[in-house]
Amino acid sequence: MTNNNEQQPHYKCLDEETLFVVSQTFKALSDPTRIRILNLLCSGEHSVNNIAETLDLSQSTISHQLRFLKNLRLVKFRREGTTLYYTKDDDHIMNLLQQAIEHAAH
Amino acid sequence: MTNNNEQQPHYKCLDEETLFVVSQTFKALSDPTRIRILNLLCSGEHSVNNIAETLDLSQSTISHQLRFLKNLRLVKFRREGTTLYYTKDDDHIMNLLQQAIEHAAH
DNA sequence: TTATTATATGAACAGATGCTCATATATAAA
DNA sequence: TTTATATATGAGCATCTGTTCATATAATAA
Repeated sequence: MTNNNEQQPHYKCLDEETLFVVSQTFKALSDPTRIRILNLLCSGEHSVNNIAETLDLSQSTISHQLRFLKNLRLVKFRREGTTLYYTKDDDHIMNLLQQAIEHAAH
Repeated sequence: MTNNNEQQPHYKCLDEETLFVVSQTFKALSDPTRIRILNLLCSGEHSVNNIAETLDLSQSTISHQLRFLKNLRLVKFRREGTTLYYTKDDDHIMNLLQQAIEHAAH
């Protein structure tokens, strides 16, 4: 499983845009509230109020953070009446998050 | 390679410590300067001044950020006279970074 | 010792961040 | 229309963050 071969690829300078996208992506994953939201959305779709109740946080806080995550296209939603059901929208980034969670849990 | 099967595992609440470690880890990867430093260190060991010159940043800025990264055990160093050579110290997190970089570069 | 080179560190400051509060908007029901 | 429910949004504020500047420390050479 583990590869201990030393690989030292040549240094490749990161262009401005890549740097921006990568830093923004990790910034999204660097806040406990957003991590909890994304982790919850890994179990399926949830309404805003459902997320707020499950995580014991205010509706406003959740709504603000969902906007943040939606702008980065990490989540999306569908409407049903007045209720918005949010789901994850980037399996690759969600996979990074789960990797980090498993890594942190030793 | 890609698995499109819908997997909706049961929601597992994250404990305080895991949440802290994960958020701190991603915070380390959320700053352009730290990303550039870590990406450079993927190509092997570099002295503080070498990093500063390569990335066109001040010695103080690099030193501050290296301390940050060292506290999180993402980098380590060896001494040779007055020169400190820094290298990466967490292949798993470095792998996450490279995944994100490749993902961002489409 | 003194001088030089390499790195670390603390203070200060501007800018970013995340929460709360109050309020606005949107959909649906009565 | 009015009312109720669900969500979004802007302002304000306390805290955090990343850089710069000046200076301190450490190892080495003269």
